[in-house]
Amino acid sequence: MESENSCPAEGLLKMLSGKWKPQIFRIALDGPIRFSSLLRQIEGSNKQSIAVALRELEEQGLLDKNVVQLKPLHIEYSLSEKGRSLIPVLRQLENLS
Amino acid sequence: MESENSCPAEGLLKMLSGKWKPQIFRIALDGPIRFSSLLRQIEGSNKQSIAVALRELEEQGLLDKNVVQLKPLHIEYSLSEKGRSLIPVLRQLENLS
DNA sequence: ACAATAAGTCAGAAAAACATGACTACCTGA
DNA sequence: TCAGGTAGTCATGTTTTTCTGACTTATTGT
Repeated sequence: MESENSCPAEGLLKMLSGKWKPQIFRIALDGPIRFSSLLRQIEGSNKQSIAVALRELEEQGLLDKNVVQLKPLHIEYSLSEKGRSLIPVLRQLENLS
Repeated sequence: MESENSCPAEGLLKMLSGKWKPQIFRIALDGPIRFSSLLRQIEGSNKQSIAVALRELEEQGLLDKNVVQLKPLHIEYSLSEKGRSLIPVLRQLENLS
């Protein structure tokens, strides 16, 4: 046992904690994202960290992972319902402070 | 230079990042808080971390620090205006997921 | 005067997060 | 068949965060 989470927002804050998750989430707002293109567009990042971040974002249910059966046959991550539900919260965060 | 913050919510997420800040913030919602009582009520915490968290929360302008010139003469931290402005955002976070 | 409480600081150790480079496995175009 | 892209994993090393215990300064209760 690790939790007994007395703070309800804590888990949700953790969803986007970490060095790259906020940026990844942000890019995902504009449409489905892919491992290798994230790696290229997020400079300073690295395979391992992006892989872990994507895995965790998926585990937390913010992103949906799915294999695209097309030409190059690749994997796409896109905002889940839960992920989209975070958008207004983040918008609110932006307009304050 | 370290920033070039391309993600607008990122800085604000960082305000409450760290192992103890969410809990401290939460306790502060119920009224002014003090170093030593936090130490007692947040189990698993330690002096150093609480001290650092309080300092940072104050630097970020979420908490106001002030010396109370009363009987035991102590220091109190209470939610600042900016701190209070975060409340609705956190409430929104709670009701989703 | 003495012990306790309050609010810390500091150095060092331990743990967690992050980065690097090598490697896999599969598919595709030339 | 061979090079290159895509999507990773793995072991290892570095960096950042967090924890521990010793120490400090000022105030208070007895």
